[in-house]
Amino acid sequence: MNMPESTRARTRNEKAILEAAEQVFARHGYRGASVQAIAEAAGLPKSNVLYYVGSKRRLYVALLERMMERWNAMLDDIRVEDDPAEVIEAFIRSKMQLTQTHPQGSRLFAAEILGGAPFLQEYLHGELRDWVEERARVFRQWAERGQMDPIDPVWLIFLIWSATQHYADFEAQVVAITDREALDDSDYQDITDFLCQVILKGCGIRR
Amino acid sequence: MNMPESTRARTRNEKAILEAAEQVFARHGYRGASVQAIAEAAGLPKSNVLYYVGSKRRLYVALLERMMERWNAMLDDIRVEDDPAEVIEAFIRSKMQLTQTHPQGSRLFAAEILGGAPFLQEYLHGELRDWVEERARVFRQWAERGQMDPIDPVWLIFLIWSATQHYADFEAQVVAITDREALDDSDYQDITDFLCQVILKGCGIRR
DNA sequence: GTCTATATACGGATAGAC
DNA sequence: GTCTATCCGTATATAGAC
Repeated sequence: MNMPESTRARTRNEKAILEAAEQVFARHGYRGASVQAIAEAAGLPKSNVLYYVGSKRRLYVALLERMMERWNAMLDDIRVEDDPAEVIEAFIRSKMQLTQTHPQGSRLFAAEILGGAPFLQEYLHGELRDWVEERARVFRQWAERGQMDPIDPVWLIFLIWSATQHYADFEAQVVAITDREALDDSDYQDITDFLCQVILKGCGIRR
Repeated sequence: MNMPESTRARTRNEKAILEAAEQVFARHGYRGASVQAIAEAAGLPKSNVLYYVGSKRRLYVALLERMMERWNAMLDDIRVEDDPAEVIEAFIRSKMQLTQTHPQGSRLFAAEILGGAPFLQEYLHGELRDWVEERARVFRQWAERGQMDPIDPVWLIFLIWSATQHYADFEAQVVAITDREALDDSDYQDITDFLCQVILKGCGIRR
């Protein structure tokens, strides 16, 4: 609250730049995005943007990292003793919430993967792969105990990711086909309920 | 078989350009793709590419149209009298086959939608929307007859699209996490079987 | 901190030699 | 038909005035 004007200006500008950049990178990918377009979206001259962030590349990496942090904040540990229905429903709901609250970030991530994930190879092969393996192990144990059907846990995780991610990445298609201007809270509620119902039932998980 | 060398050269070059362009546009989006990069991937000088295709824009539109044709070739009509299990399983399988046989085209389409679908607004609001509505009507009738659960048919169609599309668009993530070099035929078989099983069961469709 | 001006490279597209 | 050379706009990035 008690800070010099210059500091507040810096904070405000940096925030505007990050938001603008996320939008432009999401829309056009790393190469297709121009610093000029980001600057215009942020309401600043191009040189100021570069002054604040150093380079286009650094800005892009910072945005990816911010998105990975949001992602990680969502990922709780699970144990074999947990209830499958509760865990998987919570998984679907939190993933869907990430899609709803950060659609630009979701699209930024999608564009990065679509381009072959040049900046995320390490993350995908490391942290994320470990996280998937860990979950998969628990899912298999649940299947052995007869708490769910014996399906491949990795395909299930991809199913949940893709089905939720879709409403950010393909938003333009979704709104065109459903003839809406945008999806609202109640749409997201409906979709989330639909996905929980179909996926739990489809995997033979009783709730 | 009996054509002048120049004609054969033209055919060969045009094919090389289309393939190269699909790859580059898929990876970097419309703005991020450069004619230079396409030319290099096709093994031709930049000017020759522009000589053949006229402009970057025309090339991009031609590729989108080719992809829409592939898509349309896949879409049969359905009737209320048809068997839900057969129809939806065939739907999942043909969509998955499109993903497998034309991953670059799928990614090109994804990049276009991710960027707000500037070139596909008409198609999405027209043809495609009508196609979805038509299917949705039949699905609702099946639900009324008790042949499937009373779910929202549009969310079901999006579920099938997203779950299949994922293996083209997020291929880089899939191969990183599953520690493969690429998905092979038997992987695609497994995934398709998995999706048919979970989605049919999840929607209460008996087979 | 903020802007203008500029350096240097690369973008799409075309003219013209062969 | 095919390539080289070139036009002109825009790209990222920086230098320097204020």
